[in-house]
Amino acid sequence: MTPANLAATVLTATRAVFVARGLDAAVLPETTTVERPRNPEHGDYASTLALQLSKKVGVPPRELAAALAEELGRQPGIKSVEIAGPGFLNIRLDAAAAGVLARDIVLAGPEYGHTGRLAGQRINLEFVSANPTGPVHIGGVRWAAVGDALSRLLRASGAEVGTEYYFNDAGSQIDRFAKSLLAAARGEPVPEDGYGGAYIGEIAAQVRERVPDADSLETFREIGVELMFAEIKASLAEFGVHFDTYFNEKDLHARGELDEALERLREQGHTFEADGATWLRTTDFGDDKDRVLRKSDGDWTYFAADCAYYLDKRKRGFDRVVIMLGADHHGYVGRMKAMSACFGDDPAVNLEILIGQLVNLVRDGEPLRMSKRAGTVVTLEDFVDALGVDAARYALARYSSDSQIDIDIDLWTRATRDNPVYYVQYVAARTANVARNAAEVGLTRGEPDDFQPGLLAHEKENDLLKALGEYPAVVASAAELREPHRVARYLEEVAGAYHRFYDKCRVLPMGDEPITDLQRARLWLNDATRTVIANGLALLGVSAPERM
RNA sequence: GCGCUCGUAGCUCAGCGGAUAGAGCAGUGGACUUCUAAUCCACCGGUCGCAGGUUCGAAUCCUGCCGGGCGCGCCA
Repeated sequence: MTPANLAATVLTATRAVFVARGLDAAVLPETTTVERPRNPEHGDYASTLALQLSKKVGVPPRELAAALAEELGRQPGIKSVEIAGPGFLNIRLDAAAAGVLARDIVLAGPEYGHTGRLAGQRINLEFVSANPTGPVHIGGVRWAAVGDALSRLLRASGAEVGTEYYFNDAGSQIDRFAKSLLAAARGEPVPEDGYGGAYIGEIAAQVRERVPDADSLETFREIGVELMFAEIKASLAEFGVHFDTYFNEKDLHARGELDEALERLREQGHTFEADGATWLRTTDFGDDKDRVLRKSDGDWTYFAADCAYYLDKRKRGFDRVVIMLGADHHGYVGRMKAMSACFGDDPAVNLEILIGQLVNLVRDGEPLRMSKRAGTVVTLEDFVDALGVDAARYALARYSSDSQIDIDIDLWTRATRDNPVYYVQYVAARTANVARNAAEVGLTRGEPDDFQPGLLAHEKENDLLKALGEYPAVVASAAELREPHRVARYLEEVAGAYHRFYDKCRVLPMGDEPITDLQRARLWLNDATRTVIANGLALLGVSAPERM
């Protein structure tokens, strides 16, 4: 029995009690959940439904709980139901009812944990979006890991997802980049406001390799951007991140989408003219100040392009536009939300802006700021060079994006318990190893129908089963809350439960002992664990090694 | 000044209104003739920044302070 099944059973039993007692069934929720109490004395699962409903129907919580407990106790698979505290229902399952989960998980395989929770939603995810003026730096790195994990989570939850990288290869940043390249090629010093990392010299040299007599700004701009962007894509690819769409701001201008956006905003009545410029009255929707769309010199502002880009995404059918920004851009949230409202959208539904706090790479307690390539910032390549792809992705995805984090290079490259990614990956390797050894001695799971779930009655087996059962709910809530770190934390919990199971419950026969049904049942559990760990790591873009 | 965000064990961090607030590290003490100990077990460690409020119940929600980070252009 899965937690979801049990929750449904609780609700069914509650409905039966309501009917029997003539209570108003209209107050019953559509769905409910059961919790997994930390304290084993509180049962395998607990429901707070009696507490939630008692006031609504005017029945004292413990009295309502007693009625629910009696009805629930009659349901198949449930061993006992106790009332505790103000009206908690503490539920214990039959070992067999709990154990079948192992088989369900193995049979579901890579699909285990996938739900239709977000079915019908069309979600656009924009992240990284670094302009091709240098390597992807620290602000983009966190979102490369978290945004990519989020896209996998949302897809696993049934949403239709489009990932997107937005860039501008025609603006003044690019001018400075091109001027820096040209100066480097000519052996001149870095221009004022130019870019100074070592990569500038490398790219400049590559441009000269391709066009030996290159000496125009235009040549360096065109080829330099091409080379830089290819490099960004390559380092993202090495990191395991691919985008469905690379969106260039130039295309918005070329297609006249800024004019169109302005027209739409004007129709909605939120624009005005002042000081020779065209403004959007974002203060109508809570922004600090109104924003200029078209400057008095006739040029568009960057914000105008943001408006057009948002409209473009909406026109492409995305009902939820998610944009991931670094903390240094959080000042844009107000105007972006207001802009969405100005289009007539509901910013609470149609536009989500996620702000990721800053990341420091730390070595020996000192922040690592120097980069050979980019000069003063830490790049994606620095991360991968220092930690490797798996540890880098896991380290970035393991923490709430709301908190600033320090990533200790020494910790994340260690092969011990303190390194969470090794701790989790070691379970993947251990389960694979047990499966290999089992095959060698002729131990197989056997046919699904011959599986005897009731044999999985050991405390550590029960703990592991309960942990594995949480997986679908963890994935769904991580997707809904846009918080991939929940998956990582959960995997660490499963890893702990498996290591404790491994320590206490031997799967393989000793010496030439005959093979028993218990060992076969444990092999189901072993393989179910591997399924959950592999599925969860896949959501984070981290490998589940067969051996370590 | 205004806004966003964070403040939980010595350190790094979990905890989408539930029971006695958790994990790892650090510290102390244990477990390897093993299914690879890259593991496991025990002990130690807390005014959940402070003060109010909401309610059966608050680390969690609301308000005000205090402290850290970041941001407040007709820049891109």
